[in-house]
Amino acid sequence: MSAGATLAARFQAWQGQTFDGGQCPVRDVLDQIGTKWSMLILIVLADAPSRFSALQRAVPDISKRMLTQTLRDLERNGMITRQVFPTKPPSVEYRLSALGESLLPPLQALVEWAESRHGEIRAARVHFDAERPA
Amino acid sequence: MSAGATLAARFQAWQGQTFDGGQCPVRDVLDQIGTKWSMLILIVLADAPSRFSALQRAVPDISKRMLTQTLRDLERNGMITRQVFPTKPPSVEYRLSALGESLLPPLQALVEWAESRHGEIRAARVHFDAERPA
DNA sequence: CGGAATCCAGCCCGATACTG
DNA sequence: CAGTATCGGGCTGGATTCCG
Repeated sequence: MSAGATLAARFQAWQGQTFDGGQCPVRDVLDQIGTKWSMLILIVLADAPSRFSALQRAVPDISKRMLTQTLRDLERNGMITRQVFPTKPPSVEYRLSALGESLLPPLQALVEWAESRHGEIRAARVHFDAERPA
Repeated sequence: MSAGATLAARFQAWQGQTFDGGQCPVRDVLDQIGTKWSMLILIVLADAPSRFSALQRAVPDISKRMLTQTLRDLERNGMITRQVFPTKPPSVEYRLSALGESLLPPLQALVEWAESRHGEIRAARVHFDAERPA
């Protein structure tokens, strides 16, 4: 209950300052987390620094286009670093920054919640859909 | 380091079972969290059960359409409950379910991370954009 | 008051092809 | 190997209108 009040208070404090979503940390970070691939890439990089092609293999159903775009975005937000090795052919290694690593504990808490509650969520969906014919 | 390995292992375990994103808890929950308004609504409801119009006031820049849709989705996933009072005119109250409340601690961890690191993220963006002219 | 229905613009993102 | 460029479909989500 007090945790809830704290959450709402923090959110509304930022609302009072501005309605611009870009200025509210909660919205800003949630938007980042919400993109289809960013947290998955982060999870893979949490295991080990990886090259572009290794990331493609770790997340098989991502296109090259989206992998590039997601990596650029994570780099722009300071979550990962990009190092180019001028070999032939060139290789590029991505790794978590200190900022990126600092996100891991809260992210892991979320992953654990997702795993432990996923069954309940799926059951709730079946129940809901059963009540509503169309 | 071990936390990272755990994350990747969990993600990849689900990948081994199926590439269908709908079956992977991490993707499933992340998709839900990623929607534009769902976590904001949850945060407001964490403060107190609220009626439809109260939620509109709490999140000023949400359209009625998206508020309805987001509430339905949260209800379908078992995160909130919906109670209709047959007054005139009708009133409807939304409140967190036990499942919804169980998400608050991990969510709050994320909110705290967002607030404490938001300055760094914004600084990283400015730096990145400065290096890349167009 | 609390929606449902419709219309439609914009973007997300996948597929494909090309490059240093 | 590690991208970039371009095209296009589909879904997201805002605006508007109508309803019990």
